Amino acid sequence: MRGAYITLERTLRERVGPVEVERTQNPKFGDFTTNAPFKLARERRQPPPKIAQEMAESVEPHLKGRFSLSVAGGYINFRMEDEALGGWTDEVARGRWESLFPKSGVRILVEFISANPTGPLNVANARAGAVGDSIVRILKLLGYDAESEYYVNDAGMQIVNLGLSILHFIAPDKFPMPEDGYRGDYVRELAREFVSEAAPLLAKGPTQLSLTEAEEFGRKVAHRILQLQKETLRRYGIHYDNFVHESWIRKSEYPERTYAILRRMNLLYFQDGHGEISHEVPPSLSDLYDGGTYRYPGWALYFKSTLYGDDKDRVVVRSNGQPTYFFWDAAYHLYKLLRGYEYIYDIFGPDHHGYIPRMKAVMRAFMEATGREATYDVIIAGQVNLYEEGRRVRMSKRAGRIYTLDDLMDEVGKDAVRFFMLLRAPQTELNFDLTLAKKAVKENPVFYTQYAHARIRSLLDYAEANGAEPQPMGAPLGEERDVAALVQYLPYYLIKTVPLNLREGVFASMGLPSTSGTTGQFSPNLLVDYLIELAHTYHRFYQNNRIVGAPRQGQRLTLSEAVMHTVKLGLNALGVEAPDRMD
RNA sequence: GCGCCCGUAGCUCAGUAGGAUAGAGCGUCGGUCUCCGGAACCGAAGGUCGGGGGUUCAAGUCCCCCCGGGCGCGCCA
Repeated sequence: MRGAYITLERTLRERVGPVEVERTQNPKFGDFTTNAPFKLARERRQPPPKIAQEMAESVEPHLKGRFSLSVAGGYINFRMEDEALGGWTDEVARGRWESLFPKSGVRILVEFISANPTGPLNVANARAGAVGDSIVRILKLLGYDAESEYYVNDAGMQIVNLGLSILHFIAPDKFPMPEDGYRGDYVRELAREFVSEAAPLLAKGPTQLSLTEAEEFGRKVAHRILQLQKETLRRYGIHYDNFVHESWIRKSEYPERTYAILRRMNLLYFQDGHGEISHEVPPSLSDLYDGGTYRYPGWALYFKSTLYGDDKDRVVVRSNGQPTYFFWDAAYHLYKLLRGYEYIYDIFGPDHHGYIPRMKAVMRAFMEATGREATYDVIIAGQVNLYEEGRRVRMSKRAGRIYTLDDLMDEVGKDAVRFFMLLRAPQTELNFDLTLAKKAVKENPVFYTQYAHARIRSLLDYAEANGAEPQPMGAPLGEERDVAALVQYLPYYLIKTVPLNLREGVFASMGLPSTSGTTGQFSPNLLVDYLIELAHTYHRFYQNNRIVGAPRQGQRLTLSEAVMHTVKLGLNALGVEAPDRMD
């Protein structure tokens, strides 16, 4: 059972080709509409009304009994026939949204949050997490084989610093706090857990301690912090398919392969502090070193990312021989590419958009070199501002006032956090009203939407206790039609949530022609808006119409059930629960 | 200075390959309960879509310039 929208899309694509169908803005134009005749007018050298007329005639016989058509200027408007609408509603009421879209087998990887394992997850991570996880959930509903991934930066100087910070708190006199140390309360608390493990290092003292030893110790601490982060993630309702550790990437074959690819494509060169350039780059990464020492001190190794659209070339190995974060990240992305995904998405925080061009550059280089094609794109999760009692909650790391994701969930609950984080388009700035999120009133859209579900659950119990049973819908009457029609928009909004190329993929997986759209953004906020509207329409219907005891009680129970399933499916796609009661 | 995001009702925001009279929620004002959850519902007022040019049969949407706000511009991660 695929519902009205899919039926319509499918028929139009089969009969007249790939045209775009939209929900009408005004109900007087029917339920769905297309402006395809306008778009074809130039190419066909015919007036839009004429094209509309022809299209309508060719498609009408195939929609008989399900949609009535009307041509208005260059538009074709479609109205769901009431009997068909009733039939679709019956299906939904039986929970038949399950098989919405066929499995396409197309593999998609979405990486998100990937917070440094040096502290608790924060509010920005909460946004990226809500966006990333709901995108994965929605892609799965659309039939894609989507995976979520978390990259753990458990290597490098920050991990050394983490280890040294812990040592400092255990033995403040012996170990000074490093320059870029971690001072939060959580570090102080963690230090207590590591007292015995730190003993051998403490005995050595700061001067005898090697960088490697400090990093190894820091990694143990990082993995402990990761455990705590995973705890938070579970509470937040996010399940990851994969965790990939930077420490593993560093030891893997991918750094050498990255180097080899970039070198083979002539994308590497040395530059010293005076701007001298040398293109004599040794054949392998390990050739840069002799034992443990760098053979080109004073010379940094650059990647010609400008050849792929970046605004400057990027250092991959510093003049002291240390590869940069970017280099390891490139190696990690090579690993992603070689795993064979057709779409690879990264979700970055708002402070990382300057990083996008170089990632896209290196990915393009990889694709050229390996012949593997994938769509790589970055989604920015915008900044979050917290407000309480109308005032901005200032977060300052220095003052120790960091608002963690756990704090947020303690404050307003997991469902409210997730819902509010998805209220706006991913890349935009978001104002999070803590006071509102806590309220159990209609002004709070989470409660409002969940309440629709709980209200129906309660109604169905009442109906059962009073011997009222659902009946086939038939043709919906009066306000019933508004509700039934809105239920049918679910697939439309699910598809609207993903970029155009992925929408096309959904149609392609149904064997339908593609328009090869390539632009567009992920917009789970559209699904959020839809659910609020559906809840609103149902609340109105419920308010104005008696259900149990009314002449059409059986039909109205069916309609209510259909709404219940739809709200639940939608909320779950956002990672939000659909509770049976609101107490 | 350069780059990215943003500017739409008093507030927070939709408007996604340009398309029908620019929508919603909150707030404000005024209403609704003999009844299944009032944690709800209905109605009204409220707009030069930051400003100016341009492209188009058609611009909130595309292009150029300007104004305002946020973020980013390391051999940090």
